[in-house]
Amino acid sequence: MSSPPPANAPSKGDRTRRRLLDAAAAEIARRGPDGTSLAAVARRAELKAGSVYFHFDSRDHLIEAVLEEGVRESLRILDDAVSALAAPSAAPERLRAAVRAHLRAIEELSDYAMVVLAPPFHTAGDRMPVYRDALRTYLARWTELISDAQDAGVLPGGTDPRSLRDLVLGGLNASGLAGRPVADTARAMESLLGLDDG
Amino acid sequence: MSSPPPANAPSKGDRTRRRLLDAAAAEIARRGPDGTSLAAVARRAELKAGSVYFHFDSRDHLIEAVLEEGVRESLRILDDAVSALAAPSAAPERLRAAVRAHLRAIEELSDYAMVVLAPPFHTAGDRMPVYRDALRTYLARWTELISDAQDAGVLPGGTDPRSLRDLVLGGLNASGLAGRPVADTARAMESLLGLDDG
Amino acid sequence: MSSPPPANAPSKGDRTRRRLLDAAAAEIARRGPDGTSLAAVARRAELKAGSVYFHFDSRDHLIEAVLEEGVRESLRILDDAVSALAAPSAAPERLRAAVRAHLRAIEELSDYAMVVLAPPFHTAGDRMPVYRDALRTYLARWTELISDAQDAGVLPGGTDPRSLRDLVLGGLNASGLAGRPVADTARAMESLLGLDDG
Amino acid sequence: MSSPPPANAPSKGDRTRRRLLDAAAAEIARRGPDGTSLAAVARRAELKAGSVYFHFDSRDHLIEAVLEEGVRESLRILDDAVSALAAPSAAPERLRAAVRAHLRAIEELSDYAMVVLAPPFHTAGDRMPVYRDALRTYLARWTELISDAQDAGVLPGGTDPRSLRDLVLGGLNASGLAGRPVADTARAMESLLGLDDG
DNA sequence: AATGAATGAGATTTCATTCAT
DNA sequence: TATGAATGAAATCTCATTCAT
Repeated sequence: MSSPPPANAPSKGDRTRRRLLDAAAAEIARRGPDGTSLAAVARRAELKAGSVYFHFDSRDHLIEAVLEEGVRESLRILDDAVSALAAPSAAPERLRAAVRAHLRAIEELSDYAMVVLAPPFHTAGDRMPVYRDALRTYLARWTELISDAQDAGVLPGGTDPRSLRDLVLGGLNASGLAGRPVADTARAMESLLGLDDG
Repeated sequence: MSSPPPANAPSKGDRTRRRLLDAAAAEIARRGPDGTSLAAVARRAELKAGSVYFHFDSRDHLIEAVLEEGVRESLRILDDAVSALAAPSAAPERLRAAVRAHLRAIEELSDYAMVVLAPPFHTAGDRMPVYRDALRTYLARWTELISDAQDAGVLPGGTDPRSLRDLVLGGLNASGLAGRPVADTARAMESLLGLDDG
Repeated sequence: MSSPPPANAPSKGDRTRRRLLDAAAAEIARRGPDGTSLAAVARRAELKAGSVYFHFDSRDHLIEAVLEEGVRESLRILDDAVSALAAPSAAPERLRAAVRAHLRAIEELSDYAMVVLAPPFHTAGDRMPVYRDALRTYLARWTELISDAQDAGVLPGGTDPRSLRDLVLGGLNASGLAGRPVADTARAMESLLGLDDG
Repeated sequence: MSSPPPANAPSKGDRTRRRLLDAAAAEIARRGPDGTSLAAVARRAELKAGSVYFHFDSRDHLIEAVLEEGVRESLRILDDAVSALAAPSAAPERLRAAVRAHLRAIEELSDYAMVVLAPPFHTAGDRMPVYRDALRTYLARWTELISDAQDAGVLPGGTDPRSLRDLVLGGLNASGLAGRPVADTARAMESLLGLDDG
């Protein structure tokens, strides 16, 4: 009757799962992980609350999946950007690429992006090891970039690179998530970091 | 029986109210406004949940009181610091004082401080006009400081001062709330802002 | 492709049905009729819950089938044992054969056996007429055996035979289902009933 | 306004708790532990389901409390009966007192009594340590009584006393819970145990 | 000023059942 | 024959709130 689906096409289940993740990301972006109810997610995904359990073990697993995907995708964007540079590239160049990649991630991932904010006040991470590990990886990558820039003399050397990293990422997140124009934010941050002259 | 309380001493009710605010601040800092339950706050304040209603109209009023107090105190610390400068003081000097005041607020207010993070994703602000207004005032003060520094040529001029403000406050918040040493954070931020040479 | 199945061989459907009955019996034995969920039965039978409906009309029908099969098989074992006696046989002899048959049923039927316990508290029977009728038949057979033994003077005469029957069956069930060695239980019961001297 | 309550009067909470235990006992007696829903218990106790949680931590805790109380009361009745005998009393005398006490417990405790049935199929005991321990105590008391009777030559000696105990208790439970007249059941059991000539 | 007790609304979760494939 | 996907009803549990004491 109906033509066969093309190979590799996402199954119905895959599509529903995606709808659920998107819906959850939207809710989390608006109400935070703790304020996100399954009912609201299900409604947004046009599903009954009980049906969610066919795709995820629990509300917490669904939320963790969203958070983890947010960081994982951010990491992918970051790594792609840095490795796209003509090797070998200097530390400042890599740092500038990273800044732009992070802002691009916030822009492209929209609802999924807020996770990288990692605000210390939702203890979510405690109960969500997969997310926590992904976040650690992402932060470690940044620490390295910052550290290299310090060694290259672009950033002040006497400071714990993690302090600098939090300063940079915290700033980008706040500005990006507040909806400031990305170009504006990027230019300002690059200026503060002394990267403007490319 | 008991000796009369000294004039101006906080009444028992005042003291309970304070305990509740502190308990709520601690819970909010750990679980976020949406994850904070009355029962948890009451337990921490060594009270029964029902008793909270003798002191606050509702859970939301209690939470709003905490958030508002956090911003109000931060504003007080900021204003005190800036007006303590020998007038007339230059824009960079004022900005440096503000940076240090903000970090001091995070340090002193501890649990109350996280509110200034104002992460865009808890819609808390929407339902809490008193808090929202206080936050606006605080942000406006910072916008002015940034704008003045731009006019003085210390900060890049072509950028929306609010983007810069979010960059700075977001960075300070992330670093401060992550528990980085304040001196470290202050030095790093001042270096980025080109304020180190006093 | 595949060689034709031998006549009378159970079809694939028959085998699945059997797996389901066994799985349900095991669950019922462990959790009781009310605590038995379709999902658990299906899992044990290595099937998906929905597939059960190809073999049974509903969860209740499946459970009733298990209960009914348990009593029906017990009845068969009882009748076989009694009719295997050299006719005409005396009442005590028949009673002893019945005791041993009942214990053998508990042993052989394992998970299916618990049904004869007929504990008054699972109202299961109410909604399961087929099971209820089978159970009545089984109990009636026992009442007759007891009554005959009373007439023969082996058991006290002034008592309602159903009281004695419950005493005997209840005892055998408790001991048998608790996993006491059948020989032990049989000897003890026969001793109490004054049947030892064969 | 209202006269003060007499000292030692049960508080409102005590009375509600009692109502809940009674309601749960009634439900358990009819549907078994696994078939007993909180909603049904609450309805029977004329309470809203949520209110149950003011008195018990969970459905399981409520059910365990009922089971435990059933065994504890049975034990009390048993111990009272045995220790009321003129000391020193012979083993058969004590056994007869125990039989009657057990039947009296079934009668008096009505809904609470079914617990001593300990049918192996509600794994309840596994998750309910308090109940399990109480049950063990009760069974141990009976094992001792049986063992003494064996030593005194009233009961067959070659058998594990626990087999005999299960035979006796299982029989009494089945008959008692089936609603047979207690006098009938008692007389029949005593006759089987050779205790009639007391 | 605070507690004990209860409610009602809603949250998460479970589960028997259906149906297209 | 069996699975994947979904539903709707009910179950357990949480929680803000109320009110008598």
